[in-house]
Amino acid sequence: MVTLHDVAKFSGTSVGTVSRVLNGSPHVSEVARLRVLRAIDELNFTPNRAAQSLRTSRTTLAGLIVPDITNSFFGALARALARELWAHDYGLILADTAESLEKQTEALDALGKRGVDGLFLVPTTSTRDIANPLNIPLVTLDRTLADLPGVTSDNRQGTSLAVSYLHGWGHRRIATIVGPTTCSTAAERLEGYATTTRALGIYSRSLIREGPFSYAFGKQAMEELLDEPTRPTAVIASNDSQAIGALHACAGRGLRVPQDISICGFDGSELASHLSPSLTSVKQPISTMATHGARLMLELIETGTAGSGAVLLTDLTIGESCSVPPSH
Amino acid sequence: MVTLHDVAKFSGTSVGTVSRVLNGSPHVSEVARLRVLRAIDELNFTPNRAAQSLRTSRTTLAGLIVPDITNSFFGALARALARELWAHDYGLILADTAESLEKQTEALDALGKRGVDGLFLVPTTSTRDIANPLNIPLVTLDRTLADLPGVTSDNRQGTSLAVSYLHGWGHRRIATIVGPTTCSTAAERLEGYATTTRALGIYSRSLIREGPFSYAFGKQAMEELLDEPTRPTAVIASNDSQAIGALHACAGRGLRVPQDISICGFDGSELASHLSPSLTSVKQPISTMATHGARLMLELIETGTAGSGAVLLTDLTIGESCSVPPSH
DNA sequence: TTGAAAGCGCTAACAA
DNA sequence: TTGTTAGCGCTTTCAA
Repeated sequence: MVTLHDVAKFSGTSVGTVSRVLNGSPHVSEVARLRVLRAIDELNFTPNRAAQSLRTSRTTLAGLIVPDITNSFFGALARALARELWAHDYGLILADTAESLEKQTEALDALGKRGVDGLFLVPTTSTRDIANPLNIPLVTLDRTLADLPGVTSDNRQGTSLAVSYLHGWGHRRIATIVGPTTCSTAAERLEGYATTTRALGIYSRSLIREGPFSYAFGKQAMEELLDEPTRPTAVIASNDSQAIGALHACAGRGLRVPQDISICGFDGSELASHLSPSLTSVKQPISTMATHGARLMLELIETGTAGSGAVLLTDLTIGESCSVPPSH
Repeated sequence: MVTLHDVAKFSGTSVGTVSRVLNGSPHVSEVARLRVLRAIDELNFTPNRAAQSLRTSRTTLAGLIVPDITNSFFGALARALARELWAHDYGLILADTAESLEKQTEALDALGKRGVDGLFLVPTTSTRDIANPLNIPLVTLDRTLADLPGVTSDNRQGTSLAVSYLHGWGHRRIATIVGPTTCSTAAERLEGYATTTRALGIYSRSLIREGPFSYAFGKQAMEELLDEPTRPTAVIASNDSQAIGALHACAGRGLRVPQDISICGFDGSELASHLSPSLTSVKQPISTMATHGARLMLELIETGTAGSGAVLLTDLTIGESCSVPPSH
C-alpha cells in the first residue's frame, strides 16, 4: 500500500504538503503542487479513506432507506441519487424496509452506528415521526415527514393535472384509488383530486377508495368501484401498482381500457409506459428529486443547516399515451 | 463521543480487555466480560468503524454493481443481498451502470478505491472480462464471467422447463426471444431451449430472435415472429421486459394471450405475476442467490479462497398462471 | 510556504 | 488472564 509518506518521500516534500495538495489548500507553492501531483500519479496513490475518516470524523458515505427497492420508482430514485452522490465522491449504502416500520427503525439505527454522514429516507407509510432523532443530517425523499428537510413532488398538482386532463376528454365520473393518507404523498394526491373535482362540480365521496399502495388493493378497490350503481368512467390511482391492479380488475370484467374506462397511474415508472398503451400516468421528476436531495444533504453536512428546509418540485407531467372520451 | 478508553475506565478494566470483549476473544474472564458489557450498555458505546478499519484494514463494506436497479429482478436481488450482508454486519454500497460498460469500469474502480472488502457484480451484457483484476474478492451474480466465482441459476433448466411445459399443453411451434448471447444467462437460456426443442423434434432456426434484454426488442422480435408464414403458437422470452414487449406486440395485432398465443417470461418478477393472469414466467430463486452470494463473499474475505468457486441454483420453477392449448 | 509532530480510536503484540 | 503500548494513515496545529 502506498501512503502519504511515500508520496512525500518520492516528491521530496513532506506529508504536510502532500496532504495540503490533496485537500486543495491554497498554501502550497506551484512547484510543490506539481511535484506532489506527479508523485501521486507515478505511485498510483489513493488516500486511505479509513484514516481520513478517523481524523476528520467524516465517512463520505450516505445511507438510503426505501420502503421497496423492487418498485421501479424507488429503483430509479436510488439510481439517480447514487449517481449524483457519486459525483461528489460520496458512496450510498442501501437499506430496504419492505414498508415495515420496525425494519426502518433498525436500518436508521444501524446506519447511524455505521457512521454515515447523512441519511436519505423514504419513510414507511406507517411512519408518524422518527423515533430516534439521530444527530446526523436526515433528508426525506418523495414522502415528507413532520418538519424534516426533504424533497417532494407537488402531488396536489399531479392529481389536479390528471383530473383536468380526464375532464378535458369529457369524463365526469372520475374516481380515485388513493394510498394510505397517513402518507404525505397519498394525502396530497387525494387533496389535489378533491379540490379539482369540487371546483369542477363533479366531486363525490362514493368515488374515493383509500388503501395500501399495492396491486392487490388497486384491484380490490376497482372491483368495488365497478359495483357502484353508476360506475366511474375514469379512475386515478395513487401509484402505478394500484393502477395496474385496477387495470386487471377491469380486464377481469371484460372492460377494455381506455375504450370502456380510463385509468391513470402515478409515478410514471417505465412499467406504466410499457404496460400498455392505455395506461396514462403522472410522471414525477425523479432525477430532479435526486439532484435537490443531494444538494440539500451536502449543504446540511457541510454547513449544518439547509438553506431551504424543504423543496417542492413542480414539474410533474402527464404521460398521455392513448385516451378517448368516455363511452357513456 | 464515547471511546474504548471511556468504557475501560468505567468498567475498571483496560482498553485491551474491552477490545477483547468486543472481538469475542476467549482470553477474558467472565467477571471482566460482564463488567465491560455492562459499561458498554451503560455508556451506550459504539465502536468507531473508521478506527477499526484503519487498524484491521477491513471496512465491513461491500459493493454491488448492477446493470439496472430499475428492473425489479435486480431490485429484489439487491434487497435480498443487502439484508443478508446486513445480518453479517456488512453494509452494501450500490452502483448502477445502466448496462454501460464504461460506467461499470468506473464503478469497479471507484468502489475498489473506496476500500470495500468485496464486490458483487452483475456484469453488463457487453462485458467480456474485467479490465482491472482488482485485488479484492469479486463475486458475480446472475450472469457469470470467465472463471470468476459466482452464483447463477440453472438457466438451461429454466427454458427447458418452459419448453416442456408448453409442449405439454400441446404447443409445437414454440419460438424464443433471447437476450444477447454474449451474456451467459442469455446463452444458457437459448441452449436449454435449443436442446429441449431438438429432443422433442420441434426445433427450427426461424423461431429464434436474439437481441437486447429490453421491452423494445421484445416487441420488435414478436412482430417479426408474427410475420412468419406460419406463426408460433407460443413464445419464450429471456426476461420479463422482453415478454411484456412481446405481449404488447400481440395485443397490437389483436391477438389475445393466452387464447391465441402463449407467452412465457423469465425472472418471475412481481411485474410478471401481476402483469396479467396470462403471463407465465420462469421464477429464479432470488433469495437463495443472495444467500449463496453472501456466503461465498464472506468466505472469500475471511479465508481468501472459496470452497466452491461457482454455485449453480437448480430450484427454478415455472409460475403457471393461466394456460391453454394452442388454438391452431 | 513549509516541515515536524501530535493524535484521531482502535487492535494486537508484548510483558507481566 | 490482564494491562501497557506501538502504531494503522491521515489532518492539522505549531514553529520555523
